[in-house]
Amino acid sequence: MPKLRLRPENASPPEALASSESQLAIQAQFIELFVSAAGVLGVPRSIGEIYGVIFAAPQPLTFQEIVERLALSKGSVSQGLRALRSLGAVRTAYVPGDRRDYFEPETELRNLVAGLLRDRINPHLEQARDRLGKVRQQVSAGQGLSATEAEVLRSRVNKLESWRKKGALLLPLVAKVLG
Amino acid sequence: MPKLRLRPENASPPEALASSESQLAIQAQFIELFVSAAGVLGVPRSIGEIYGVIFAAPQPLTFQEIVERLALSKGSVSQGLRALRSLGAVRTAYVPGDRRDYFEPETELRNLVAGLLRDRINPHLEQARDRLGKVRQQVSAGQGLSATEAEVLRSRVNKLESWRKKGALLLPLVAKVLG
DNA sequence: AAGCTTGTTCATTTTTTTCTAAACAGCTTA
DNA sequence: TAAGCTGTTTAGAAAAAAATGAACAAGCTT
Repeated sequence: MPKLRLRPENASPPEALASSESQLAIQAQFIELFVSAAGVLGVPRSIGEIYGVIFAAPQPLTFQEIVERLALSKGSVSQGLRALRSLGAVRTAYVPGDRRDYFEPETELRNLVAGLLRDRINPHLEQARDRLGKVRQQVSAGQGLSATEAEVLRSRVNKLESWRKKGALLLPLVAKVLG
Repeated sequence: MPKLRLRPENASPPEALASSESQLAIQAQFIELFVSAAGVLGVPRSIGEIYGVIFAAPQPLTFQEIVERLALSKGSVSQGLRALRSLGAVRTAYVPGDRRDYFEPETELRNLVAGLLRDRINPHLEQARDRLGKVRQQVSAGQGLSATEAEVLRSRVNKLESWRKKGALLLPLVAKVLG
């Protein structure tokens, strides 16, 4: 016997502003764009979908609306939103008298890129700096290499160091151009 | 009965310059660095290993040497080297009188980045431009949206367009700074 | 307190990506 | 031509990543 439901399927839920066909088509286009971007950035497809559907919405969306429009599980949407908030790519909007979270997109490229740099690039750059120091040590201490081999290895370490410096130089420049 | 071998395992192969312990340790450090970079870039770990072992070698390496030092299958090494060559991250070096391929690293950051932009970023940027045009069309033609909704959507499309422009502006700048 | 609603967590399943191993193709030399 | 290298291709195995769904927590409302 099916469980009693206080709000059966055929009743209108509060927010169900029936999206027009053209709005759905537009939404789908936006989503495609961000799914493709997610591919480039190496983040899960669902995260691209979630950002896309929020970006494509004229008003902030609730959690439930995102789940329904994308046909994703609550779990995926919850995780995806957490990642997007940590990147600063979506914010929650407060709606008085409503307990639910509403989500709206960060649309400033500068801020989006800053989030990516902070969360994904910088940690690796720092780790690289430490490792590089270790390699340099080992190369200088290295026994059992001919003089010319040692010379090549030293120059390789120097190359890496110069990459790192250029990278460190580049990041602020990127931020500036996008600002 | 084992197949007859003209060059049994216990005979020295031509190139087997026994690597010293310290050289192995240095190699391992370099490889770690590039494996970590592979993670950031979203390429397979094995590709990071292969570039790393080539970068760490004072002389160009043969296919077989790469397979042995990394304990990867021939198939993985073959695929990895193909990807790296297509990016312009490794080159083949010619050794007179030797039929085998020798591989050496591209060490100019500028060229490495150029390869990444060419193979991974540019195609997506072009695709994005086309899709963006499509979205813009749909938004202008869009029926069934309130005036304010249509306005928000138009401004979102404009945002995307401005991102694309900034991106297109940025790429040459990156190339210049790294050069 | 009991029962809703809203959203999170996490063990499991599903899907995708990566790796391997074996067959094979093209050369080269015997 | 046969036999040996060198490397490529690809079907399938293995591993990794992502998505699901069910249990759970926290806060309302009655």
